[in-house]
Amino acid sequence: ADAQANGALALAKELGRNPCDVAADVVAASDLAGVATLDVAGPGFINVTFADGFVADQLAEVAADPMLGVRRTGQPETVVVDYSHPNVAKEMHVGHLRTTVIGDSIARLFDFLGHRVVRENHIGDWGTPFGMLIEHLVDEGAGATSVIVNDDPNVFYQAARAKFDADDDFKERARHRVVKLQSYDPETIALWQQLVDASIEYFNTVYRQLGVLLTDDDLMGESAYQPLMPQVIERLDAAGMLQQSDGADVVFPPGYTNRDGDPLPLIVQKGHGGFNYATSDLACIIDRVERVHATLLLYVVGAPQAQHLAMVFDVATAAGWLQPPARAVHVAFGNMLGADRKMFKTRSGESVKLQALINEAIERGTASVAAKNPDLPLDERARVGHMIGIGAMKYADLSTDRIRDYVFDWDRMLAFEGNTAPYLQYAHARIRSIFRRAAVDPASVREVAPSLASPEERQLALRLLSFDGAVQETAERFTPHRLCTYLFDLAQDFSGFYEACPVLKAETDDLKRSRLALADLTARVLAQGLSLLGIDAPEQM
RNA sequence: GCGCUCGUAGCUCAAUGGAUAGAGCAUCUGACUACGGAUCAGAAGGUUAGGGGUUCGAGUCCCUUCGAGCGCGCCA
Repeated sequence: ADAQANGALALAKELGRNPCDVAADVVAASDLAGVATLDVAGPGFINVTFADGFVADQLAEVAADPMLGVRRTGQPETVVVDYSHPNVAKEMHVGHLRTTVIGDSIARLFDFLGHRVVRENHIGDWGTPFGMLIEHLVDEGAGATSVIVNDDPNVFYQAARAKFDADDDFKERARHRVVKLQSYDPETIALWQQLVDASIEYFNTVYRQLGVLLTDDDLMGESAYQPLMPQVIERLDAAGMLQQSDGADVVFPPGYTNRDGDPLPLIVQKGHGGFNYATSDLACIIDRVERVHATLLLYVVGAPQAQHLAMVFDVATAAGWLQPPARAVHVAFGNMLGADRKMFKTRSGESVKLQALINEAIERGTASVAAKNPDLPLDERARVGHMIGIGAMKYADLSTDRIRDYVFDWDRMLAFEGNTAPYLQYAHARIRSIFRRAAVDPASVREVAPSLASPEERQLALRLLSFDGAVQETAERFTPHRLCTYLFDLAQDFSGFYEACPVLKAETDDLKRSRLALADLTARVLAQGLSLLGIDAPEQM
């Protein structure tokens, strides 16, 4: 009906007729006759009221569908989702939270929609800092990597940095070490591997606690693209795009200027011959298009990198590496802010460690469960507390338009009122509780065609039917907050239904089974929706 | 200086160019000794930062002013 209304609008413009009249004509010719009544409420706007029987039939179809009504439209694509990208021998901080959480949700969503999803964790495992890191490891001995895994990776990094800055002899060793690394000297590579392995172990503990999908199979660090780097330069040169500027090899994509209004270059080979992140980003595109055969390249990277990525995409397009149907999208996001609306920092002004944030989320989630449901066994309390704390933190990140900065506030995200994960989780747990209490197997009511006599039942039913729309919209624009808004609306509609329509005390057995069916479908949509966000839905809490 | 993003109710946020700009929190008023009250119903709260333009129609698109944040040659 929406499409018809829009079509009528376009048609009206073309014909130079009143959109309202054209819309009325289109409605008259509509194939919805019999299942819906339509009335034209104004230019481009049509009210659609579906017959109850039609809604109930649709609902029964959705209930029987493993996809819960979500359509897999269009050709399946290969989608690369580039997210998380922490650095070796450095801690993960709040800056890594958003890319990890948003990227993971988008990966889950595209997988659900039937696409081939290739997660890529582009870790920072190469470059000049590794000279000093490796020399520091040589000085400290092999056991030194344990600090990276168990304690604070930055301690290691900062110690290396301090020596590098203070000790010229060390600095010289570090420089030599970089050269050895770049020539793949076996002893140096072995040392480098120790650092990488320790860091990966550390990343994995974080990922496990956060409940994200990333595994070792998804690692595609900068080191992996080194062999491709010379090829990037050669191919740019062959395409006649390469220029010299201040001793560096650069490309000037049109439309970018620097401070002085001069053309802004993308530097692909530094004056001293080394490659930089632009080179590696270009190598990534080549690899993803030509080896992985991806058609959609998603970069879940902070908004400040917009210009850099735009330049990289432009150059890759001009070089012919990024051609339709393949395209790259910068899935940009804003900053996390503290309660003072300034950048989220510790009191002393340092960036907050992601591990500290995770610990606090779990603590607060567990405390919350303990307060609300003291009868829950201790191990269950810990399990559910984890789901609630981490879920709350992830949901807070996902539930606002990602491009905007958002205010990080523990009390608000853990509140059981409002647009929060606990509110959604509660709605789910409450439904499961009904079935436990009634000792009814949810599967036994999935064939029931629900009655929609009351406005609350009807409203809930219509909301359940629009799950597909919410999911499609979320995927089209890479905006998880759309799905969050939908789930919140659904939970609210359920609460209204639950208040007005007794389930277990329904007047007749048929009505009871009908309402159980509605409740069960609601729970499944909630759980599925939360799962697409990477959030668990506990059975009780 | 140039460029990008953002500015919506007291607060936190929604809203394909479409109806009277919607929720939640906080505030106020009610309901049911509760199928889990972690509830529901209602009230109040708006010149969508200001101004101009395009359009049948603008929070949304264009121009401009103001405010906030970020980026702008060899870090990633």
